[in-house]
Amino acid sequence: MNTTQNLCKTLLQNPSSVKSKSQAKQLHAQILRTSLPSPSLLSTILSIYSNLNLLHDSLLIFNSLPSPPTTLAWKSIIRCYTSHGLFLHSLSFFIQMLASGKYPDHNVFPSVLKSCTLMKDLRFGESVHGCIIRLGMGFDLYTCNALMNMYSKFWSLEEGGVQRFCDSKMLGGIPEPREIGKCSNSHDLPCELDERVAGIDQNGDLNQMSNILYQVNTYKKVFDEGKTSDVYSKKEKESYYLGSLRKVFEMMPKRDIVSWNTVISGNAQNGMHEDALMMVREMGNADLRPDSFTLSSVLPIFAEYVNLLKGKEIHGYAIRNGYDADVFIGSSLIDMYAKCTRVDDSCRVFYMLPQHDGISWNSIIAGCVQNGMFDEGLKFFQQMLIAKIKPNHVSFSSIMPACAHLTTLHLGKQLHGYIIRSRFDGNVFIASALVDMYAKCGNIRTARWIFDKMELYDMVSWTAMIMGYALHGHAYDAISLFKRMEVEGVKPNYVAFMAVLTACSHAGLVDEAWKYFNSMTQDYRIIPGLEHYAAVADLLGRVGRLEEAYEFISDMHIEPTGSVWSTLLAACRVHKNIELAEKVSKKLFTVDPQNIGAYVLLSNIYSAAGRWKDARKLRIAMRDKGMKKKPACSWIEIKNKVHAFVAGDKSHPYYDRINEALKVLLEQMEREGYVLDTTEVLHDVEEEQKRYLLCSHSERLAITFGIISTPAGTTIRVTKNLRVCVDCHTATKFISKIVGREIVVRDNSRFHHFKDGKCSCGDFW
DNA sequence: ATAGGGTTAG
Repeated sequence: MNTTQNLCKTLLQNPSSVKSKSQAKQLHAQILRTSLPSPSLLSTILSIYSNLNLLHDSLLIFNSLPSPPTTLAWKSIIRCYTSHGLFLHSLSFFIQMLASGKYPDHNVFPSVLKSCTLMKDLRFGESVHGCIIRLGMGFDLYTCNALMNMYSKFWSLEEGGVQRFCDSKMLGGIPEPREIGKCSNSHDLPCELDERVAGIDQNGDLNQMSNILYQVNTYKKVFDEGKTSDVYSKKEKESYYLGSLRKVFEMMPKRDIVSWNTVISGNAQNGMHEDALMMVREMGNADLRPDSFTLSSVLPIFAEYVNLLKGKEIHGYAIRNGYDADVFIGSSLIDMYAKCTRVDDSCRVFYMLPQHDGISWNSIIAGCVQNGMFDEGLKFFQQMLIAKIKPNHVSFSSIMPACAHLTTLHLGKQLHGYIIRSRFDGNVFIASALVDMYAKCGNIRTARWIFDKMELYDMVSWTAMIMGYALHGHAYDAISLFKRMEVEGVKPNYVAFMAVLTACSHAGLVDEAWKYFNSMTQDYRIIPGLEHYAAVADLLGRVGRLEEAYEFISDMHIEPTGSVWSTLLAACRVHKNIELAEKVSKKLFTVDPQNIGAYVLLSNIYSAAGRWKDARKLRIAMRDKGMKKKPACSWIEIKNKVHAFVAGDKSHPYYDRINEALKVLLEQMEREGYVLDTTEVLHDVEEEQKRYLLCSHSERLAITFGIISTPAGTTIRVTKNLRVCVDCHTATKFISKIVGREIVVRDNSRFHHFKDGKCSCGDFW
């Protein structure tokens, strides 16, 4: 007897005191040296390896054990598989353990239930629950906590989807529904199980095993009469899972903080916010104080309700209890402040955190982007890469809208490359964001190409594509996609109707627009919002039904904003209706007296009609109010460089060449039949001067620059910041015909495709 | 055994 042996003995009596891999190896070696270890001694070593999460070492021992393995050996290997994410193996070993005649005890169920939960295998999980009840483990604290976790996760699963792992490509094939209750009253495991399981390969079809276990453990009859869970409605599912969760919770003889946190987070994540908050209070009555887990379950509720006051209260509580350095709490706080539009506070919380993980980076990036701070979002994304945190699918879907809004196609393409290399291109969120980005950057064909390659569509991906077509004036493509979406059983929402109505308005489809507007309110019971009204009003204005548009806006059930009246005012300009324009402006100035655009528009309308006095009066009024119009500007991106032009701009280094080319172009255009429409010129000047003003429009400068600096045949993409200008529109059609190229002009988020002398919008701007 | 982040918006 020496000290080493004594040490070994103490360690073996208290296996959890072995804290490192090297210590465990030493102990193992020592035992092998002194004697031929017994199976139980080896099992103890195995449990030590398994506690340290050493799967490989655990398996080496397990495979060397004489058969049958001990309960401890089974338990250890099952736990180790689960914590390595090898759920199929874990469950397979659990079945084999039952088959070998060993009874599972209370500390094997948490691992098994975790595997069922993460594999989303509802049926297996419920069978295990049956097994637990039968073995009298229904009162074990840890087991019950794991059960509640399982039900809360199943409850959160997407609608239409109690998704079984065997539905996935991994195993293929959906099992036939089996009969329930073959060996109902037996308290013994049926002996034929042994033989049946023996034939199953370890890596094999758990589906088959699942069915065996399912038939064996039928104490808990879940759903009635062979109806599988997949056909249950959301409501039924909710009441069922909530019921199971609460039943387990209520039956527990003793509840700890984990039990409370599990039931609180389950309710919180499934929209039962009031219940969740009530339970936090109840928890206090049970003498348990909310911990960091409780807080990060509750914070998202206040983020969703945009309740800054309550959110701050929680922040205070977190600081007082020393939880403010916790990354979980930090991410929730960043998100909460961002949802309350307090991005500055989000940043403060972010910088206060001692370290950042992927999720806290994602939270701050999403916080910036969702609040329109795109450059800041991109900056954080860059810093994340510098910090060597690998962006995941959430990072990409958060950052992509920044590229879409900034129309930085080159950045979007770079990210797309990164996405493909990281194998995230199959993700619905990312694919939808990509569709949107390409559409907003003017590449509608690439957007469609990505859309067609998607394997699965949700409402957002349909909407992104429909909106893309709407913005590009491809109304019939938009409408046919909308119909396809409805046929495929996807229910359009508020945004989807915005998209289809925008498409109608862009192409002047009045009847279709009414059809969808009525379908929205009547079939889908969606209350029309400002955007829907704006789209319809805009449409009526575009096609010249101005009075009707005026009535429509006046009859809205919500107060029309300045922007709704503005669209009508713009239409009044196009259709040259001065009386109505004055009436509309009056309304506009009352709701939005600071609207510079309204003054400019009305003044332009007066100018176009030759009422220079009225126009001047308005300009003077603007000047007196200190309002200054920003000069309209157009820009074109060539070789990743942005070239901007304002009307009459001579500062571009190639100005002379541009001017030269423009002159030649104009001559050709006039030979083709183009006539300058000088009535649209807004200044009281000579005809020749008008001509000059029109031809030096920023848009024409930008297009001409595109023609001289890109190879023949390339599409020219220009972004302009002008209000609708009839002459520009006509001119661009001529230019497209002469140079034989497609010209894409983006104006106020709307794209016009000019080709062969025609425009995609059919002149319903 | 329990917790945090994501796509569409004239």
